[in-house]
Amino acid sequence: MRVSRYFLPVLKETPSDAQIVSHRLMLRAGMIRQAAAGIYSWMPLGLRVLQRIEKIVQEEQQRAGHIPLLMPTLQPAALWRESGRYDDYGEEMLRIKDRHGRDLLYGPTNEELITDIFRSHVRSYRDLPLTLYHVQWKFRDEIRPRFGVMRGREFLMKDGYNFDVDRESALHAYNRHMVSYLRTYERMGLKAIPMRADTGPIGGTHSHEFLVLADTGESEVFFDSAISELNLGGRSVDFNNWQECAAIVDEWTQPYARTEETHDPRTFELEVPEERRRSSRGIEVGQIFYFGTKYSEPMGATVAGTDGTQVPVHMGSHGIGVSRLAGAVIEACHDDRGIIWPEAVAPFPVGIINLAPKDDKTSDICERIVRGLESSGIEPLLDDTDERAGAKFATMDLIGLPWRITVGPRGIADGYVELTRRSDGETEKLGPEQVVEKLIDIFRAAGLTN
RNA sequence: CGGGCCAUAGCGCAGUUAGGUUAGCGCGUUCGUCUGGGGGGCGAAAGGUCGCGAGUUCAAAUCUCGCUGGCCCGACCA
Repeated sequence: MRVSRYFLPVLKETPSDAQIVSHRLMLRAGMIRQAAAGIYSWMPLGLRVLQRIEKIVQEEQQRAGHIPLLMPTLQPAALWRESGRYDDYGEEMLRIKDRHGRDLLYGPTNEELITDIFRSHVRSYRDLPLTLYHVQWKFRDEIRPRFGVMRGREFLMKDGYNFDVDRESALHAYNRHMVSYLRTYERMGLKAIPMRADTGPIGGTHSHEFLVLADTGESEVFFDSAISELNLGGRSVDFNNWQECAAIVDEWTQPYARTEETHDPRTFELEVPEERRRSSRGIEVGQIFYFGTKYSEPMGATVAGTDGTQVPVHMGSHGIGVSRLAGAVIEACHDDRGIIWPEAVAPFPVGIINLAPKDDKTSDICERIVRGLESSGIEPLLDDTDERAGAKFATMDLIGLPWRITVGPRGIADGYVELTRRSDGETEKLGPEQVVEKLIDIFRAAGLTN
């Protein structure tokens, strides 16, 4: 993509409405534009990030054996009356009437719809286990939306629902989700810690929230520093293996890690040596629940068990805040010049700065680099505009692409271009062919190209 | 939902306390020119129903009332 033909409305000054760093940077980098309080348009650069995050979420869900579908944003009130939540949910639910006066609502979540789908099509324990999920826009009419996409009213969320024949298999589904969530966040370049959490209005007996540590997080969290050392690395996981999933869950839930709602200072001091006790702010980027038969019983979601009698299914639900993650990544990865995207979610993997677009030789080298990268499936963003060099550098730093290639007459005269890593500014001089080869190697090693 | 505050050019702001000719400034935009490796210099230009509606007044961006939208703190929340 060429900057001259792209739509990248960056701002030099910080809009006064934005308070936290991710909101400021998303506005300045031209990723989002507010349409109303807590409601945003996703501009081209922001959409690319959102889509890359969603793609990782989708791939990891499917790797764990979960089945995608797509439920609507508008839902009939009747189903919510059936579960009793139409009245319970309160003002946060956006209620709408259609032209016939029928009550609709803009879905804040989908337990009722999914349970309705399940009960009308699944009859036997033989159809289980089943986990259905979708990635869909939700609306919660927050009293006070803030922090940009981190706490918007409209937000994109992956929500999934597991149906199992009994408690044990539903708990395996719980474990399976925890492992797949750990993989999901790790692939995005994030450290997200599962913390024992309150089950809140969704109810149930088990729940963990996943928190990304960041100063601007909305919750206070307490944890054993040992948990931040853990990572899955490239470990391959058999998601059908109950013991294997349970072992990983044990590993990650043994160290103390709780949000303020469930935090118990005495246990904390008893279990965790003083030098490993940590407290921090955290951004919640996902939550998993096991709630048994809470919805299946009142809504009649039953299957025929092995002995032929009808039993209510055991369920759980699981969510990942896809749009919120775009903000959370920035909170975790930025400096005073702008965003520093992890390679896995960057809107473009590489930015190329042409310092002399009017110089044929320089432009020619840029074109060759672009073609070289594109032939390996790497799409760079080429700044071919007539801006000042300083402005181009500043914009490139702001939008935070992981790698920058600087092409100018000065270097070309000596046969090199410069490759700079955004995260630490490390720069090396390479020939135009070498820079392409080197990047291809890097992205291949990271599994981001073929 | 309690408390506080804001709305003037695309963005950031001044002007409102004490009403008074043609509403300014910086950045951005357009044109010209010099420049050309970290948001450059010079010169010119375009761009405003001062959020909307009533009212007070000889006169309203400025005072009063109502409305709409937005922000911050708290409670709440993926």
